[in-house]
Amino acid sequence: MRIVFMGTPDFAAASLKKLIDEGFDVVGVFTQPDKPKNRGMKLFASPVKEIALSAGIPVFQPEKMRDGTALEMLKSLSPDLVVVVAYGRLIPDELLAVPPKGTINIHGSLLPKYRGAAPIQRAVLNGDKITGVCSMYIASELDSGDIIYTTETEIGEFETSGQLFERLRDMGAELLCKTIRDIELGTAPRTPQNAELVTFAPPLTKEMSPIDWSKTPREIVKHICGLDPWPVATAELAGIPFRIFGAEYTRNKTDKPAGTVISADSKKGIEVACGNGETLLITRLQASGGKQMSAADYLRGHPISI
RNA sequence: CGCGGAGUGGAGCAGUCUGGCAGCUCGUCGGGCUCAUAACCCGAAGGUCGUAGGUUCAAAUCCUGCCUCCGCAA
Repeated sequence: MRIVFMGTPDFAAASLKKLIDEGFDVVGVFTQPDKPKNRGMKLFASPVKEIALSAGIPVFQPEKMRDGTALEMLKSLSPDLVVVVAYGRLIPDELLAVPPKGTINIHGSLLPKYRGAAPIQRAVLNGDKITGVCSMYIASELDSGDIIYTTETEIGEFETSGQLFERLRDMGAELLCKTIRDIELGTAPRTPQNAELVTFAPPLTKEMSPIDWSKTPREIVKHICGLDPWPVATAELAGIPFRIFGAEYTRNKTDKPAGTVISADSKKGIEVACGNGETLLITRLQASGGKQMSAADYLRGHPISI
C-alpha cells in the first residue's frame, strides 16, 4: 500500500520514523518549508524532513496548499492512503479526495475533547487525570472526522506538557501503525464524534504566562506544568521576575495576601502564599540571564530576606 | 553579521566599571557538641577565573579573536 506522509514537528517525525522502521511503503513526505529559527535566524529543516531525507524518501514542501501545485504533487505519487500528523496546515478537500483508502490523522487528545492546536497542553492545564491519542479519518472541518482507534493514558500530578508530549508522541506512532494495518485489512472501525461533547484547545500564548496566585496550589501547579516547555509560567517573587519550572505542595497555612513570599530557605525553596490561605513551595526556576536551576541553588547565590 | 544576558574550587554567586592577597552561601571530608537534626561549633581538601593571543612591573579585572550556555524573536 502506497502511503504519503504529511507532518512537520518532532511529534510527527516519531510517527514517520516508526512507519519506516515497520516497513510501511512511504512513497513521499510533505512538510512545511524550511524556516529561519533560533539564534542567528538560520534556516532549519523540519524534524520530519530530516527523517525523510535520511531514509531517502522524496520530500515535498509546497508553499501553498490551494494553488494546485500541492494537488499535482500528491497525484503524481498516486497514494493509496495519506497520513497526516501535525502538519500545521489544513488539507483542502481536493487533496483529501486523492487517496482511495482515505486520509487519516493522529490527534493528541481523546476526541471530541480538545479539537485544535494545543490539546496536550490544555489537558495538563485543566488538571485532567486522563488523556490519550486517537486516530481518525480527516474531514473538512478541523479535527471533526470519524474516530478509528483511541489509546488512553493517565497524566501524572507533576507531569509537564513536554513530558506528556513525548509519551503521546510514541503512543501515537504505535496507534498509527495498528490503524494502517487494519485499514489495509478492511477491519478498521469508524465512529462519528459525539457533537455534544466537542471542546476546543486554542493555542497557548505568552500572555498566559504570569501565575495567578489567588488560585489554589493545584491550579498553579497545573499552570506551571501545562506551560512547560512553552511559553513557561512566570512570576515576580520579592520583586524579582522569574520563569517558574517546578513546585511542591505544602501543608502550611498563611494569612498573607496571595503572591507574598512567606519564606526563602536555601535548603527547600521559595514558599509563596496562594488562594484560600494555602501555600506553594517553588522548587525550580530561572532568573533572567541565567539558566534553569533549583530554587535552593538560586537562593545560595541570591539570598532573599523576608 | 537580527537583539540581549552569562561563563570564577562539586552547586549557586560576589569581585570586573576604578588592574594589586581567590571571597560569600552551600556541598564534600575530618573532629567536637547534642536524647535528637536538612541544627550548632572547630578544622581541612578542592580553582589553568571558558579558550587563544595582546597591553602592563602586575590581568578574573583593560583590548582582540574563538568556543559554550541562556532569554527574545515561533
